[in-house]
Amino acid sequence: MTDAADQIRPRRTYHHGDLRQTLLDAGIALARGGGPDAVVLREATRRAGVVPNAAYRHFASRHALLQAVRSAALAALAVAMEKELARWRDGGPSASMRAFGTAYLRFALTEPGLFRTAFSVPGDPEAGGSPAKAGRSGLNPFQLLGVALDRMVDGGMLPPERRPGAEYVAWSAVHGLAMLVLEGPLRRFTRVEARQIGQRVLDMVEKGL
Amino acid sequence: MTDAADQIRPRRTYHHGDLRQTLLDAGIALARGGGPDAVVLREATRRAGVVPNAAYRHFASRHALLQAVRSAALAALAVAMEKELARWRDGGPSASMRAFGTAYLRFALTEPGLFRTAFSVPGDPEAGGSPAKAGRSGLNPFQLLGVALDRMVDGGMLPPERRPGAEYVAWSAVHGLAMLVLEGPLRRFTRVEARQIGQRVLDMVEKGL
DNA sequence: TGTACATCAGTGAACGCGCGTTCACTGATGTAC
DNA sequence: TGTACATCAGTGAACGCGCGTTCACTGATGTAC
Repeated sequence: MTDAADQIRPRRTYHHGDLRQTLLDAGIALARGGGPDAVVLREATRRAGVVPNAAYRHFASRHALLQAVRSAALAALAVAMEKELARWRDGGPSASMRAFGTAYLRFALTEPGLFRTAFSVPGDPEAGGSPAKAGRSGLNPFQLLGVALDRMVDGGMLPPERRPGAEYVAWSAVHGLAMLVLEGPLRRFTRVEARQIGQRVLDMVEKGL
Repeated sequence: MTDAADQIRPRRTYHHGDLRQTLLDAGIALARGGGPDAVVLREATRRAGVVPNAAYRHFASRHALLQAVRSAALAALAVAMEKELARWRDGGPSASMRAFGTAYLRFALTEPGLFRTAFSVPGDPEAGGSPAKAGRSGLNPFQLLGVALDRMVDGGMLPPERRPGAEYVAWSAVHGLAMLVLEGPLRRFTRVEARQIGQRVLDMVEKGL
């Protein structure tokens, strides 16, 4: 995320150079630490070594900053999923779906703040919108799941007539586990336990879809 | 929710009578409207017609009030589930599980604020804890799901060796859909669409568990 | 039945805090001639 | 190559807001004798 030193030591120049990106990075760091509520405009400017209102040259409001952070979080999730998908490329017909689930759960567990920010209230990750939401392939997480399910159909693991809307069903299972582990009744589970349940959830999706 | 008028017109008496309950009711109303963040101590006292610090006679802190509201929300969910379970009592072996899912999703859709509050960060709905978390049967939502799954085993729909931990798997699917519809990418779905996907999710759980 | 007094459940006033946002400004930069 | 000037990207100071919480208080209630 560019030059971290920018965020600490005082600048020599009057102009910052790339304040927008620096604020965004600071916002991402805040979200990483404490979820969407932690994305506080004044704190971001503080970390950027700049006066609070300077942010308004680059973001119309705190909300605009939060939305930008949200896009970045979504993109990070997409990237994580692409990586996992690439790794499982030569697996069986359900490999892609499992890769999706695995990457999704891992992201939720390792980046809880970003995960919660990505799915916090406003905005619409499914809608194309800004390209920043996508990974390298240009696909957002929802579209990547679609690709995975298409492969299951091709492999004969999913009857074509049940393909439409299957994203929502599969996503529900994986997302639910992530939420329950992050801030629900399964919060006290260890990583290992969470991953075991994750595998069972993916079994269920594979069989029950 | 006792006497709503208490919360509006000025009292005649110096002592309130049942301020604790009134504050709790106000907190529940706030949570209903805006989720956990909306449970604001000062606003609760305002609605109770009482000075802000009066709350400290009954709750140690804002957090304590929020926890009490959370317990109430969880209890409301448990009650909703018990009702639905009773209605499906004479159904097939998977009826209880479907009743659980149906009640859960309906509660999430009709009481989004309470639902989000029930599952907001701190505390542990699974642990027995305060009896207020349970419905009339004395069981909390997690235990009610356990009962439903036991019936599936009895009915031969779920192999006994897969029974342990099945709560987590089934819960994940239902909870995930609720979250995606409430504040995730499925937010724009209509109630009808959400319910249809809900049925598909329950199909998946039934077949895939 | 009446009085003294401890306890309880409110009031009144104030605190410090951090937030988002607005205003008028000034230093730095880039462009036209 | 040098100068005038518009534009851009920051500064400085302040705003009002609502929050949770603390303090010393007082009115109302219940209990002992």
